[in-house]
Amino acid sequence: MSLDPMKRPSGWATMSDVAQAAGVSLMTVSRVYKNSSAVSAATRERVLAEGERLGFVPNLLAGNLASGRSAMIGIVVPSLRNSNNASSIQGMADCLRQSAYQFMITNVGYSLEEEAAAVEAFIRRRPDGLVLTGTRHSEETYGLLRGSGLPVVEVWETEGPLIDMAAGFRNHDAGGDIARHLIARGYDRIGYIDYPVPGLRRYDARREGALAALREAGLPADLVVSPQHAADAAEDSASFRGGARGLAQLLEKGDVRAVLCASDLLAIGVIFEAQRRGLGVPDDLAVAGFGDFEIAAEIPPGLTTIRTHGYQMGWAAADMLIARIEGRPLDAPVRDVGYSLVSRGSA
Amino acid sequence: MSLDPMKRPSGWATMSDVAQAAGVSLMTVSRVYKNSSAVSAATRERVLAEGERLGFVPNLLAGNLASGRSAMIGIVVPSLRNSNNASSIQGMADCLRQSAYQFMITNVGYSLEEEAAAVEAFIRRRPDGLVLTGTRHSEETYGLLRGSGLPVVEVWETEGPLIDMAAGFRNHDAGGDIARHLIARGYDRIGYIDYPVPGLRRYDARREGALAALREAGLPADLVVSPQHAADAAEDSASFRGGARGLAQLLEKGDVRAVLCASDLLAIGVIFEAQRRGLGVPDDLAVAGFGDFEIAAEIPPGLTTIRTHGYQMGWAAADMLIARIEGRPLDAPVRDVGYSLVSRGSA
DNA sequence: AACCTGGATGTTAGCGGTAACGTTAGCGCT
DNA sequence: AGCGCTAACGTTACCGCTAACATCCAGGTT
Repeated sequence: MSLDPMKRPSGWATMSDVAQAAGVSLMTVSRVYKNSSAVSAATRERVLAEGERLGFVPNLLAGNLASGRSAMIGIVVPSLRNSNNASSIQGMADCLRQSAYQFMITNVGYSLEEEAAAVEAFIRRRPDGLVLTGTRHSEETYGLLRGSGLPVVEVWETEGPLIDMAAGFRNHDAGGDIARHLIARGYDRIGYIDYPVPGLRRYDARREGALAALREAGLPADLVVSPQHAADAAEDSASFRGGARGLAQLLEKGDVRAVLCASDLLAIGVIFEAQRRGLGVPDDLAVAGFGDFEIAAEIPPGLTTIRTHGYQMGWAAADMLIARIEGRPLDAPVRDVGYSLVSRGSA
Repeated sequence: MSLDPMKRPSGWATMSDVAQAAGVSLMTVSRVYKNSSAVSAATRERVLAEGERLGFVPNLLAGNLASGRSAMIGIVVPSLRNSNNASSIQGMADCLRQSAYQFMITNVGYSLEEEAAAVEAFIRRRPDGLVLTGTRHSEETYGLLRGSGLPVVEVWETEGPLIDMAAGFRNHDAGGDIARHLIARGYDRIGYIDYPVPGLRRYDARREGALAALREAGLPADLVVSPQHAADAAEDSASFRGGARGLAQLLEKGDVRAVLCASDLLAIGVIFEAQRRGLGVPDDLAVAGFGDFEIAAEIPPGLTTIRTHGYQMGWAAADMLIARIEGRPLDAPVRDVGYSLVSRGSA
């Protein structure tokens, strides 16, 4: 055994070094750093002191390899730019930190192929669990997850077949509620500006919920636009600019007195475009969003919207994941964190 | 050697399993999955086929332990909610992906203690490099980094003593430029709404640059407020609401014709508050921001601001880190990605 | 005195890969 | 034929840690 830590390939002090310096066995050092209780206070002190002196930092790669647990989870999100899921990531981060887990995060746009690649890349590092966004995945992803047997939580949707667990809310109901809110206020010609990325269940559900409510009230349900623009990445259309374009498209389609948007960003864009066109909100045009981003409360006259509980959702997702990892029983594999309608000046 | 993969503790097929199935040695399988060239095409095919059949996914924990390299880097950011550094994260992510690196990310608020804890947590996983935000760190952090000998890039600031490398821009110059822009437009009583988190070099530099320009022009440089609010987390004050509060404070301080803000979020908040107070922008009040977030271009009448090149900065940071990790020579340890003044309707 | 107990510590055998070096066979060259 | 050379593969010795089991010893029981 090499006695000189400087001669080690890694350059790091190892548990052996600490053990030797403290005059105890390797295993005792391991116990100290794992906070295992079966070490006397005196020994623990001595080991920690020597560890500190040698600048010892435990190597989790080795520990994980030996123990088969990594205390790490992987998170797959569409985008890191989106402040929408930033809250949910924050919720996960806070919950995970509390339980001494770390996480890796990868953004995959809205591509199922990239998602599959990300999942495989994660699995190579043998995480203890995974969080995926949405409930639509490629066959390859399903195969990898099946093969891994890893705990998985899907977030933001509870619609669709689930892999394992999910945290989210009923997008269909939320879409219906916000539509009924406008209907109750007496608006009749109500348009809908959709999220410009096709095939996402949560946005489909929002739209269908809203349109169903319109139909039920005997109102036209065909004033729907999706402000996609060839020049932009799909994601860039899900934004202020997209909302502005959406309003323009809607006004071309015919007379519109109110606009429902699949996202607050779109709704804010609509308000800006209305300002530019000299339309008063809500007098000439009522606007409602989805998400209750910070700006919704701040922009005059206040944006009526659906508040999603992203932070709580993230926390719930992490909590379920940890419970499953640590073998604790789960009350239910799906956690509905709900939503709430926030009525402000815009509608 | 256990021949039954199902009996393995991990449940995963290993290289040995693949080697046995393909009738080659362990080392050949390793070479195939590392894309090492010294394997014949026929053998490679056979190994990959067997690997696929067995659902083999290489265990990087083991590989990293043996090789001493992890192909992973750690990123420390103040907040994940801030879309400001979301761009820079995206830049890093894209650059890292290209070079087959993964990253872990941790948010630490503006606490130097949490930062130190995050750095240690990263080091336990033996990353190949680290990215830190800002150039102010605790002694503990410095000690850990010195001991690790890891490549480190600091981002968003180039002011202050550097650990190793940095990517950012001259905040002092940018602050001066935006102030001079307002001065050139004839505004005299110019207020400054600061970032409500004390002790961050980049915001100090922005403010000092701006105030220096005001003094140089013989204008009052004491109309400075920091919209901190006891009820909020510091971070929550760095936002629309903070901007609204800042304008209120500024107007109490005296007559103000123009407002410089340390962040676009604050500036947008100022515009909203001006709207609520019936003040026209820019006729009654000119406003300038910092960051050029998407909303700056969309909000009427357009926000004059400093565009920071977050994405390029993130890319540059990752690029430098990888160069250092892979032993390629670096042209310079500090990369200045610059900034640009964007003049719109608000000032 | 012999026995049991249980907390504190040590020993052994891996976890699943990779680096470094060793071996083999086929080929061209003198 | 004998030699060296190289591509293609195999062997061995770890990387730094933990699970599982073994050991030791003080103190209480019977």
